[in-house]
Amino acid sequence: MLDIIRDIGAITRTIQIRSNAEFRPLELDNNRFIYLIRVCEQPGMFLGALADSMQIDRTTAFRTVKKLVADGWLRLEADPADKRLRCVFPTERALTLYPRLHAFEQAQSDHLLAQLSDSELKRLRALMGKLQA
Amino acid sequence: MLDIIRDIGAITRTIQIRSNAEFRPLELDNNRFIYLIRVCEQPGMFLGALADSMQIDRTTAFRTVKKLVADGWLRLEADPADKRLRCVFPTERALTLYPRLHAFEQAQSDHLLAQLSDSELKRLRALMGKLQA
DNA sequence: CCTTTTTAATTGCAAATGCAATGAGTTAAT
DNA sequence: ATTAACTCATTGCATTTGCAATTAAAAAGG
Repeated sequence: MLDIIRDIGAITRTIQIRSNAEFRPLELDNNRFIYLIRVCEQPGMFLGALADSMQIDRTTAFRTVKKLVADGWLRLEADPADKRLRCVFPTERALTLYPRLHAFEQAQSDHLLAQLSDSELKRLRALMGKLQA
Repeated sequence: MLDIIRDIGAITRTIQIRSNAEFRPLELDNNRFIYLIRVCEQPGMFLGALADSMQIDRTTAFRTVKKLVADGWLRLEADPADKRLRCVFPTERALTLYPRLHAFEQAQSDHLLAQLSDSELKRLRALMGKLQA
């Protein structure tokens, strides 16, 4: 009965390994590519919210963002309303790379779902939506 | 269209965080509890196979098993047929703890799937089986 | 207001992580 | 039977990770 939860974990880890290998040449391994994708899609989140949205530890996210800023992928901006917050934005460089990141993620998704028909896909999507982590 | 692959990743990370917090008092965080579950269920695998079955880096698995042996949870045994292999077995201590590990995993699974009816569960299981990582 | 409680960001530190490299045993091929 | 190719375990090393603690800002309560 535990097959589902185990399958889910196995898929995640396999894709993670593949993605990190893919983006290592760009120094975007260690899940750093995930940060770029999120920030390009939703620019302006503050650090903690960004971390939470990825289910990643806030201190880990803090240091990773710091490195991505140093490497010219991200940019931080103070929030005018709340002095505690530091909002994260993509640089031009990140926006230029984004299509490639997105394409890779799409390819992983396509591969994962390759055996499903359109109706099966629809059904899976609906069922996944009912899960509660 | 990427919802499925992202949902899967989010679920995995959330459960991982919860599980590590749960087993930290036993020093079975950092995914060490996963090793115990696998070895109890399938004793005698050699180190590399165990690592591969969990989609975990072999060197990481090597060091983790080493620590679990030092802490009295696992036991290593040489393979009589192939001198390279070191097979992993649970100790009494691990076997005693196993029911609790299993119960926690089951509870996570139950919670995840709580909103699904029996037929939906059946369908999800079938669809997950068609996925190819 | 002033105090208490919450929420961010940040840092310290010890431990875990994972790629690359090494060495030893096994299999395949000539 | 010897060489070549492979697989496993292990170690080196630099980096990453994450819990715990600190500081600063904002919100809540009285």
